[in-house]
Amino acid sequence: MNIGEIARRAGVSRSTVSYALSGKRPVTAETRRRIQAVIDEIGYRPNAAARALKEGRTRTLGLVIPPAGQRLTDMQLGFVASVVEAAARADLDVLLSPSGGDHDRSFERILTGSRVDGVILMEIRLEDERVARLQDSGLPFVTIGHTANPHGTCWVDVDYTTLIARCVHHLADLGHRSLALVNRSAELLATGYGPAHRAITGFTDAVAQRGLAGVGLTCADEPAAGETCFEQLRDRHPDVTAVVTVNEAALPGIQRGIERAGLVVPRDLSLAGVAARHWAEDFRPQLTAADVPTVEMGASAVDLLLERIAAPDAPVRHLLLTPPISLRASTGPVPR
Amino acid sequence: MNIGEIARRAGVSRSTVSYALSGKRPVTAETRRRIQAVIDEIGYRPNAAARALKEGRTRTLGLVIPPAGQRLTDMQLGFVASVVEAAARADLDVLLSPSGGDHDRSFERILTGSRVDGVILMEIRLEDERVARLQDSGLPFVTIGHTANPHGTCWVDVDYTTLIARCVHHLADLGHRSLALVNRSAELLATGYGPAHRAITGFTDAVAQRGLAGVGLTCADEPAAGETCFEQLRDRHPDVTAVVTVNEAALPGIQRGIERAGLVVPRDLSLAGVAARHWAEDFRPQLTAADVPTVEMGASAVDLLLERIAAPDAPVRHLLLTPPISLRASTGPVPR
DNA sequence: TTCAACGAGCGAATCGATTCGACGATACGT
DNA sequence: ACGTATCGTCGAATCGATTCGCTCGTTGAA
Repeated sequence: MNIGEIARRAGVSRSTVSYALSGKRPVTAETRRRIQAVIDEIGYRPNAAARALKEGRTRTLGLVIPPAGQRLTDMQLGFVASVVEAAARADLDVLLSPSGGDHDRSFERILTGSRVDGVILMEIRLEDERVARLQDSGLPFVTIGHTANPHGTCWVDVDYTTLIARCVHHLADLGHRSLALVNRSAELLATGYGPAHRAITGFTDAVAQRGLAGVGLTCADEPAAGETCFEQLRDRHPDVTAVVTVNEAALPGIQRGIERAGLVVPRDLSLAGVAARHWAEDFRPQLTAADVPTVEMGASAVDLLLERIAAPDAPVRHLLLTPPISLRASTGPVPR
Repeated sequence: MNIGEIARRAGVSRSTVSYALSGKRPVTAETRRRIQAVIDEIGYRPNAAARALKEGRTRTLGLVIPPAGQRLTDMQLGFVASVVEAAARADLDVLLSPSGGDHDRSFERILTGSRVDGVILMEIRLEDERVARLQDSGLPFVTIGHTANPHGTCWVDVDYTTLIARCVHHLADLGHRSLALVNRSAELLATGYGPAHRAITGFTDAVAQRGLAGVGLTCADEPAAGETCFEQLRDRHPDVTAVVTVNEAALPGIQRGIERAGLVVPRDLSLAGVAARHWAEDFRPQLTAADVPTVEMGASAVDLLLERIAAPDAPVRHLLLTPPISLRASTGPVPR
C-alpha cells in the first residue's frame, strides 16, 4: 500500500498522487477523484518513516517523564495527560521517555536519533544536566519547571515561592504562630530539585516577614514516610499548629499520623499546601491548597514548543503562573 | 552528522561504516577504530526515520490510553508506567495515543502509518471496535483486558470474576449476609466494559452460592459520585453490612459518605475490592483488596507483544492472573 | 606454481514519500 | 498569428541507512 501502488491503480505518476493529497500543486478534479477512490478502496496512509526522512521532521514530540520506579504524583500525571492531549489536538504523536539517571539510553535515543521534533522535560532541578544536554543538542525543547538560570530556556512553571508564602500568610492570618514545612525528599533537595528549594525560600521569607516560628523538614515521597515525618514533628516541635506541604505523595501518611495522635484537622492542626486540584478535593478533609493548573500548563508547554520548533531563533519565552489558593476544609483558626 | 559524513572523515565507504556498527560483516580492527574515533568526536547516531524506512520496523511500540479528559485510575497509571519501563528495557520507544471514540485520528495514525511495530491496548470492552480494527489492520497487538471472545487475540488480564467472588466469600466468612457491589459507571457498563460485567458475574454467582442477599449499583468514576452512591445505598438498603467495589476512583467519596453517616469502617461496615496495591495501602483504613499486579502485567504485555512481532503467525497466548486478596484493615466481622 | 577460499572494502540498489524542473497543451493579450 | 502565461502532469533527484553483489589481495592447500 505505498504511493507507487496507488499511482499505478489510478493511472497517474507518484508525484501526482502526492500533489493530490497535499494540494501543493493543482490537480484536476477528475484525477483527484480517481486517486481518492483508489485510496478509499485499499486504505492507503503515507509511510511515516519515509515522510519523516524526506521532510526532515517527524510530527512527534518527546516527553521525558520520571522513571517508572517511582510513582508519579497526581500533578505529574496531570502534566503527562494534558501534554498528550494538547499534542493530539495538533495532530502530533508523543514519544515517552522514562529517564532518570543522566546516562539514560532512552533519553539519548530521543535526542540524538532525529526521532522527535522537540522535547518537553519535567521535574527540573536547579542545575539540570538534561537541560544542558538538550541545549547543546540543538533540539527545540520546553521545560515544565525551571533551572536556577532561567533566562536561556523556554519554560512553564508555577511560582512555588509565592504560593508557599501565601499559604504561610493565610495561616498567619488565622492566628498560627508556629509553622512547619514538609518538603519533598532529602534526595530531591540534595540534587537541587527546584520546587523543593523554592518552597524553602518562600516559607522562610514569609515566616520571617510575619515574625513566626518556622521549622522545615524533608520527607520521602510516600505515605509511610509522611507518617514517620509527622511523628518526628510532633515529638520535636509540639508547639507547631499548622503544616504547609508541597509533598502530595506523603500527605495520606501525614494525615494517618495526625489521626493516630488523636488529633483532628483543622480543629487541632491546620494543613495547607500546593497540589493538583482533584487531589486536594479528594483529600479528607478537603485540602486548602494552591491548585496547580496542570491542564493549562501542559497545553502551554506544547504551544511554546510548537512556536519554538517553527522559529528556533525567536527569543525564549517563559510562563510563570500563580494560581490562587482555594480555601477548603483543612485550615482553621489556631487552637487555644 | 549522517553516515556519509562519517565515511568521508574516516576515509571509508558508507557501507563499511554501517558494517562496522552492526557487525554483520567483518571489518578490520584498525578501520573500526578509525570509524569509532570519528563517531565519538562528532557524536553520530543513525537517523531513526531512514533506518525504519529501510528495515521496515520502527523499534517503537504504540500504547493506547484512555483519553486525557477522564482521569486515569492508579491501576491504569500503573499499566502505563510498567509498559513504558519494560519497553525501555528492551530499547524500544513508546508512542502514546489517547484515544476515546472510534474515529480517533491519533489511533488511526498509529495503526496505519507504519509508525509502530506493535500496539498495546488497554481498557478493553466486551465488544471492542478497536480490537476489530487492529485485527484486520494486521498489526501485532496485545490487550490488557480481554473481549467477550478471547480466543483470537493475545492478552493479559486479571480474573475479575474470581477476585470479586473471593471478596464475597471472605465477607461471607466474616458473617456478612447482605452485600452490595459498587461497580464502575453506568456508561462503562452500557458500552460493555469487561471488568464491570465480570464483576457482576462474580458477585452474583458467589452471592447465590452462599445464599446471601446482594445488590448491585453503578457509580461514576469519581469521588463525588461515590458519596451520592453510598447515600442511596444507605437509604434503600440499610441492611447492607459490606460493600465490594471495583471502582477505585469512587472510593474516597464512598468513605466520605460513610463518615458523614457517622459510621466507622470496619466496625459498622466492611469494605473490600480490587485495586492497585499502593492505592489499597494508602487508603484509610488500609483496604482489604485483591492487589492487581500492574508491574507484572505491563511487563508481560510487552513480552507477549515482542513475541508476536517476532512470530506473527505463532498461536496466540493469554495470561489470566488471579492475585491473592490481601487482608488489611477495611473488613471485619459483621456488626450485631 | 596454480587455484580455491576467504577477508576486507567498495559501489549501487533499495525502502517510500516529497519536490523541483521540464514539457505539452490550452488560453490570452497584442 | 505569434509569443507568453498558466495549468496539469510526469520523471528524476533526494532524504539517510542497510544490504547485496562484486572486486582485489592474501593465504593455504594441492
